[in-house]
Amino acid sequence: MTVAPKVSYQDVKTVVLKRIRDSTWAPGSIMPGEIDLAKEFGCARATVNRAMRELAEEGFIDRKRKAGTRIKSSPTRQAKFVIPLIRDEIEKSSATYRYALINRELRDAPDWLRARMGLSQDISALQLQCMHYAGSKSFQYEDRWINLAAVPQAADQEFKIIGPNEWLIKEVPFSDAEITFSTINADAKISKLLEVSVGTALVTLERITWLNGVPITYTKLYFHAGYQMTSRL
Amino acid sequence: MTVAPKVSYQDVKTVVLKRIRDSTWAPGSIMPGEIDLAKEFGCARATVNRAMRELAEEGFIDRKRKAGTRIKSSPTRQAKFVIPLIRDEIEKSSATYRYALINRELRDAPDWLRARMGLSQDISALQLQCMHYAGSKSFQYEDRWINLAAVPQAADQEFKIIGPNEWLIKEVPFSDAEITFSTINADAKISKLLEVSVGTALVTLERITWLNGVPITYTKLYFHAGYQMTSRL
DNA sequence: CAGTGGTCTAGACCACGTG
DNA sequence: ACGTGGTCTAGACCACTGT
Repeated sequence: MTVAPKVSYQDVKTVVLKRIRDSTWAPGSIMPGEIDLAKEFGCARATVNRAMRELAEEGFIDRKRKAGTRIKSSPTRQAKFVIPLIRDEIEKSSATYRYALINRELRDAPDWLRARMGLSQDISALQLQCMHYAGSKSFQYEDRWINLAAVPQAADQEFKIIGPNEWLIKEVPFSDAEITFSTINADAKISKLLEVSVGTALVTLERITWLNGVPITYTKLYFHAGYQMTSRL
Repeated sequence: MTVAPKVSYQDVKTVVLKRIRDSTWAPGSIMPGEIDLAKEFGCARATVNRAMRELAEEGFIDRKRKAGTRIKSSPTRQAKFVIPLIRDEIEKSSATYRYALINRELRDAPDWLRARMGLSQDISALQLQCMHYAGSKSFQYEDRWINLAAVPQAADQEFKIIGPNEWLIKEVPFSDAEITFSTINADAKISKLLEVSVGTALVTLERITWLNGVPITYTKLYFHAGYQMTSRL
C-alpha cells in the first residue's frame, strides 16, 4: 500500500489550467462546481476553492455565486509592473540620488486638473516642479499637484530637501490610485531639463491618488530617454 | 448577550494595514506571529494567514518561515495592467477590427533576437510583419518572430487571415513571459504604417514567451499615437 | 427559494531556513 | 533542532443571485 500524497491547490490549478488550454472545458462554458471538483481530485473543497480563486485573479475564469464558474472566452492577460520609489531605483543602480525643487507655487487648480481629479468646486492646490537625478544625469522630471483641501499641512512644507512623493508616503495614506502610462515628444522645456533633443520620445506616468474618495494628489512623471518598464509573469 | 460577529480576513487586513501606516509596527521590524495575532483578533489562524498572505502579495510585508513577518521599509508599489487581445480592445470601442499581413519571411534568427530570447545556437525563425486596424485607422504595427525549432507547425501557416497572436494562443501554451513597455520616435517606415509624422512618440510593447524554458516567440508592438495604458488600484 | 461560491473554524502536519 | 509560515481537512454557516 502506498499512501497517496495530499493533493495541493497547485496541483488543482495545474490540472484545471491544462483542461482550459486543451478545451476539455470550452471557453464560455460552465465548469463543474467546487464540490464536484473536490470529489474528483480527492481533496477538501477549501483546496479547490483556493485554486479557483487564484485562477480567477489571474484572469482565466469568471466566478459567480449561484451561476457557477465559467471559462473566459479570451483570458485576460495582465502584467504587474513594480513601481519602485525613485530613490531606491536610482540607488539600486549604485548611482547617487539627488533631488531638486525647481518651482513651488500655490494656486487654484486649473480646469484640466479639476477634471482629471474629479473635483467639482474651486480648490487651491500646491504645485511642485521637481527634478530627480541619478549621479550627474537627469533621471526624471516631476510635475506634482497636491490638493490643499485634503492635505492642508502640505502648505507648510518647503519641499526643498524632501521630495513630495517621499513626504506624502509618510504623511498621507491613500486608498485608491489610478496610474496611466503613456508617451510624449519632449517639448522645449522638458528637453532642456532632461537633457535630450526636442521631440525625443519620453515615457510618462501619471498618478492620481484618493483617500476614501477624496482626491489627494496628481502627479505626472517624465522619464529620461530610454526608460523602460519590464514585467515577468 | 450580544454575539460577536466573526472576524473576517478583511478586518484583519485593515487593522494590520493601519498599524503599518501609523508605525505601530515600525518599518523593518518584525511583527507578531500568526498565532499571536489570531489570539489577539479572536479568530482562527487560517483567517490571519489569508490576511497576511494578501498583504505580502500587495507588497507591504515580507514573510519568511522561521524568520517571521517583517514590515517592508518601503512598500513595493505595483500596478497591474490588463493587456487585452487586440481584437477585443478594438471591438470594445465599437470599431471594426481588421488584420493585414504585410510580410512573411523564413530566416535565421538575427543576433539581436538570439540575444533577446536567450538562444545560443543558430535557429530558423518565421518573421511576420502585420498591421491591425480599428475601422479605417491604423491601430498597431506588429513585428513578430516565431522560433520554428519550438513551433515547427507555424511554418505551415500562412497568417493571411488569422494573426500570429490569435493563432499562437490557440496553438501553443506558454509558461513564462516577459513584457517590456517602452517608447520610440517613429521612423520613416513606422510613421507611414501608423499614419503619423516621422518622430512621433509611440508606445511600444515587447513580449517574449517561453514554454518550460524554451523560447517560443518574440514580438514588438508599435501602437498608434496617443495610446495609453491605465491601471486602477 | 435553492444552488453556488465566499468565508470561518479548530486542528493537524509539513517544509523551510535561521540559529 | 525547532519555530514560523504554508497548506490541507472536514465541517459549518453565510450571502449573493438566477430562476
